[in-house]
Amino acid sequence: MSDNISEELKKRGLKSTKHRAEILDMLKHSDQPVSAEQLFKDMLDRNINVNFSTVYRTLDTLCEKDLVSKLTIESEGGALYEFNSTMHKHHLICLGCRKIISLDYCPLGNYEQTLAEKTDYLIAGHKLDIYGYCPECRKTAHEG
Amino acid sequence: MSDNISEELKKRGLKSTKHRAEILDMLKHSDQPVSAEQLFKDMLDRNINVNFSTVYRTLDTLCEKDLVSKLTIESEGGALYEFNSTMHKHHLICLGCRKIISLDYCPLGNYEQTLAEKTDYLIAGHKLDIYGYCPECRKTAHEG
DNA sequence: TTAATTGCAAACACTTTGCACGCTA
DNA sequence: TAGCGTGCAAAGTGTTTGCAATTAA
Repeated sequence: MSDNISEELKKRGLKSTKHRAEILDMLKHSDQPVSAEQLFKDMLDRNINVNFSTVYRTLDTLCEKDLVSKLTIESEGGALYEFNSTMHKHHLICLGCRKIISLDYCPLGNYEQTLAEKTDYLIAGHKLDIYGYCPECRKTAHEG
Repeated sequence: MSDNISEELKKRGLKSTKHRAEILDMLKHSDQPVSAEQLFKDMLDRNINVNFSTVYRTLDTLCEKDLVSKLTIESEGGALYEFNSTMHKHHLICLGCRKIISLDYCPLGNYEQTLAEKTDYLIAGHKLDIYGYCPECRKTAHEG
């Protein structure tokens, strides 16, 4: 655990502990956002004895340090977390199997600016989730 | 309560009760999405004695019948509900005062179609929330 | 050493459910 | 009057917190 994960943590003034490193590592290598529960279970599977509150606290801390971002997907049970690559992301969510794919392209163009001018709001950012059925699920997506 | 609200309910095979009509009415006339708690309090204020579980059950029912839609705004405590005008909506959320404005214009253009072709997903829809500070809040928005 | 991190258990906020009673159609 | 709608109380989730014990720096 003396790799760059550990460095990432220290760079932000956080102690590098097994739990933190593990959680950050898991998020970094996950191809889709993960729930606190999933992380908790995965750690148990790897024989890392951890408490649920530690998972939540760690996630909060990582979010504060902008290493991770928290997201709320419509009609998901709870929050999901993903490694925070600095570029902003959108999500493509399969309504069948709940798989989530991160999208890098943003179709908003300069809409934020237009909106800012029109509303006199100071725009901070946005969140775009696209819902649908993945190739495997669309075959059986006729009921919903 | 024998107005069109009542009709709306019956049209969907729902009995028109005081609670349902009131909740639907409140949502219809609210300029922004409302929480279950807010609805509950507002009803008490109007001397309509109602139970929390009725509010939730009613909202569920109205959602099922597509009269209302449920939304989850990033970092809000719980779910919000809004009258479901058939046209799809986006939201502009003030990070200062939490005010939410519904936007009708959609900047996605034909991005959904492009994405569908690229990913072979069957796209069902999307959700776009834009975050910022309203004119009143932007003056004091320097800390975050 | 010592301040940050963790485990544990208990509290929380929001939402859902079972059952008996009440009311609409 | 038949069956949907509601109140009530209790249970369920997902998440947070206080405090004592532990551990990284």
